[in-house]
Amino acid sequence: MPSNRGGGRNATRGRAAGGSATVRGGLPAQERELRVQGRKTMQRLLDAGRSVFEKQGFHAARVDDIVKAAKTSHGTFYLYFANKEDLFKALALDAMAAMENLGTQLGPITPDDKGRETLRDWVGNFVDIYAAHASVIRAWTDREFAARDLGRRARDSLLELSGALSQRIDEARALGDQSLIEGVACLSMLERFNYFQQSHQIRFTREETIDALTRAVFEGFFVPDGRPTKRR
Amino acid sequence: MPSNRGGGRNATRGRAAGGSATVRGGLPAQERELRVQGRKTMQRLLDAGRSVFEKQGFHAARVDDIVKAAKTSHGTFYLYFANKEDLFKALALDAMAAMENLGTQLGPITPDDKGRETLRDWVGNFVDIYAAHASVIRAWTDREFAARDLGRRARDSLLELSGALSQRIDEARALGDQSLIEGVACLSMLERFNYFQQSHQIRFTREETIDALTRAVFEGFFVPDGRPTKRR
Amino acid sequence: MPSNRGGGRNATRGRAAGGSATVRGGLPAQERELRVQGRKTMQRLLDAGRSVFEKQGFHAARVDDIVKAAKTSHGTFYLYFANKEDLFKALALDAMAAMENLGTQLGPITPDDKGRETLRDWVGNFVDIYAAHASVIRAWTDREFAARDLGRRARDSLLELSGALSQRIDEARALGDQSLIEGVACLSMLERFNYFQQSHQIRFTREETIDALTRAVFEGFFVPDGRPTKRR
Amino acid sequence: MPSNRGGGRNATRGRAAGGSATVRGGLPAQERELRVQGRKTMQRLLDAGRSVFEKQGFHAARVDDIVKAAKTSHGTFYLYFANKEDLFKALALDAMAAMENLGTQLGPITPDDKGRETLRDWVGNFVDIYAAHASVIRAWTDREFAARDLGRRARDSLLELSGALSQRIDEARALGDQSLIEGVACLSMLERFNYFQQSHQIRFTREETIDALTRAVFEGFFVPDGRPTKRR
DNA sequence: TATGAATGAGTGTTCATTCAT
DNA sequence: TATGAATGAACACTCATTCAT
Repeated sequence: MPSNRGGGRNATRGRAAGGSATVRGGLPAQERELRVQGRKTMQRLLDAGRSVFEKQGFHAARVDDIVKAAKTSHGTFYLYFANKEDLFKALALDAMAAMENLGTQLGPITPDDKGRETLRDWVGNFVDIYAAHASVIRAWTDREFAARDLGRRARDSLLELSGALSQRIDEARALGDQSLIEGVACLSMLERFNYFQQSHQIRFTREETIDALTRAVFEGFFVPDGRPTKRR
Repeated sequence: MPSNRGGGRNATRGRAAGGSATVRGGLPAQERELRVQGRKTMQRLLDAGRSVFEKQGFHAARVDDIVKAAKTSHGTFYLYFANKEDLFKALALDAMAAMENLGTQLGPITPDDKGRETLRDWVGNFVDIYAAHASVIRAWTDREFAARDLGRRARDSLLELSGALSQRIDEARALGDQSLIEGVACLSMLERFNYFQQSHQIRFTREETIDALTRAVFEGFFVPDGRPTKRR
Repeated sequence: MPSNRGGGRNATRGRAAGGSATVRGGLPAQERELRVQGRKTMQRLLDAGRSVFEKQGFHAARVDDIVKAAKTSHGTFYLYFANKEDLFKALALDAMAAMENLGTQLGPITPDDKGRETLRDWVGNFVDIYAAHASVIRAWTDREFAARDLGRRARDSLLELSGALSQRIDEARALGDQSLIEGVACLSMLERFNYFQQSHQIRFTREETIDALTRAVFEGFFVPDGRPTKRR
Repeated sequence: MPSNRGGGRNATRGRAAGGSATVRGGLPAQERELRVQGRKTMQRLLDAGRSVFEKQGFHAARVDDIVKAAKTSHGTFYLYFANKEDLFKALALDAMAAMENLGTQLGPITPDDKGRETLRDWVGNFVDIYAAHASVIRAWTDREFAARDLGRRARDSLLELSGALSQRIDEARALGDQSLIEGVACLSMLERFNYFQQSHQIRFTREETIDALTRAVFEGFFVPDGRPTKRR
């Protein structure tokens, strides 16, 4: 029923399409062509969810907390989402889409200053995207989700991103299959560094972060071993 | 692997003493100078805990599961540990000690084949230690623990390890303060790569893993920019 | 089948007026002299209710289900009925009226073939009426309703019907007071057999049903003990 | 694991054997070889359940009510039963067993005084059994249960009983297939009459009830049409 | 007259922890 | 030292009913 009108909240629509099985008829706002007010409320809930998950993590987050943050009622929550995980999933799908998108944005990285610049810009994007979706990304690799469908999708998103890195690494250093593992290593560094940063276990500025990560990625993965970086 | 010798056990005792555990008299076996049988039971519980946390994560792990795995009873559990977190902490402190120990084991990494070999051995150690304590390490950076005492200690452990890396990086490339951020980046890669591996989101052999990580760490952090690795 | 003409509708009005419904002004369409459209909507709701109660029973029936079946909205429902029970009651009163009516239709049953024919026709009516109101009749003897006003009325309806039977039984066999209990026994058989049939726990044809019930009622209640049925 | 030691609560053991799937490990007291105390508590809960279901019906019965009646706690309830339905099922299986047993107890009913006596005794049993399990029997034909496994089993129990009646009816009157429908009609009368009695919609003494039912069943189903009962 | 949105009291269930033996 | 039993606070979720347009 929900027509696919352009733009807007892809994630949620996706979720709705996937159909989070609700036991009894009353599908929770699966794009029941919400009116203005409904859309506002849903957005409030999504925002509240993001912020509460951010502060407390998925487990510790109480539906009650989210509802209070969104200044709405318990009942309303379930009017828009099947359950806590459903809301999380909506946020997660957004994050995944962003992550996968990041993969397509990565152009070729040549082992020269130009490549370094290209990489730098991309790392900057990564940092920003990570910051925007931190709460969700932090949770989605959790043991908890591993088994579920969502966990699998999250893993796929990450692998897609690491695949993009692998390809560029292969272009730069012609490693063949080995580029796969390097792509994962590279992504690991990016992911966890940002995680530490976002969870305030370390505190560096955005610039410092981008500088350091760009350098480590560039020298560690895109410069052929034992050969100096070409300088134009 | 590391048996819960003095140190580990002490940790529990320490916390319990300082903590909120002793509310109602029956202090949970805080070094009541356990006899042979008692020691056996405790070990069974620790092993069971490790395996259950491994499989289900801290949250999803039920005391009931642990108790069943240890073939003992609920009551007995609380004879040895103040609560679920207390058992986790016992395991965590073991892991932290191992991590910190890893830091002291890291010798100077020269930007030549010898340094590469030294690093390779150390990375191998890291991989093994991580595998041995995977269940615990995976959990301890969780949002959940961040606030608590345990989380702070975990962070300190990690920072200590990254500090060791920073120092060696500084020795190799004389960066001053900047080596700090590089140490974190380096540790990030190591930690998360092993996490992905342990959580079976990726599957590479031990050798592949060590090769790839050694290379990335060596080229990315210990070889001065734009200069070739010295070959003896 | 019986359309909700005056009588039925009145019932709702009566209860609402006397009841607790009118708390906040917007009296649920209590004979606001419905216009054509309003009457249509109400009928749709009644039909939907019948069908949903039929399929799910009173308890399991959700207002939401009824509203969807009637292709209208929650708000509209409460424009016409004070609450779920109110709609049920409207249907129930119809059913009761039909039941009571059935009582008046029962003529004298002589212990001969003519009586048997008379009885047969009446049993046929009973079967049809029961089928028409099955959903409601099935629910109204429920524990749930016993206490409430509605339950008492339902009981009265049944007793009235069993009273009619008793009277005819007394005429046929001159039992005095004892005919009372026989009337109840007779009604019990009729009611429950039809219940089993309607709930698809047994499946006999209409003819089989009527034959069997007629025979059992006739021989069991209208033929004097130990004497053969008179044949004309 | 639970050995089948003799006697005792068959129903519950049966239920345990069937295994009411509990989501997470801790099977609710599925015959975990309960100790004396445990058995007492379980019995208290069963008794409480019976009485609460009796008073309020399955739906309206709150776990809280049961727990209070059993003078125990919420948590304890779930130590012994997976959920409300599980407790109900335990009671229901008891009732079904009793019902089916009743079927086997029905001897041949000859159309003479001896047969009448035999029948009378059996009807007395029926009345007593019904009284003992009234709360459960009343609920189990509900729409609610129809779909579920329990409902099917209940229907089977009833059909088995009606089958026993059919057989005896066939012996007495040689009807062939038609005896099937008569068995159902006969059971219908017995069931519903007792229901009305137990739900206090009618109030006759045990003797009156047995007399009336015996007579109606005997004359209605066991005496050949149009022929006088043989008198010894 | 109609409707989508909002509400929140009420209920079943889980599970860490404590108790009695 | 060990254990089965008991506890109850905490939480997710439902659904009849009311509100604002």
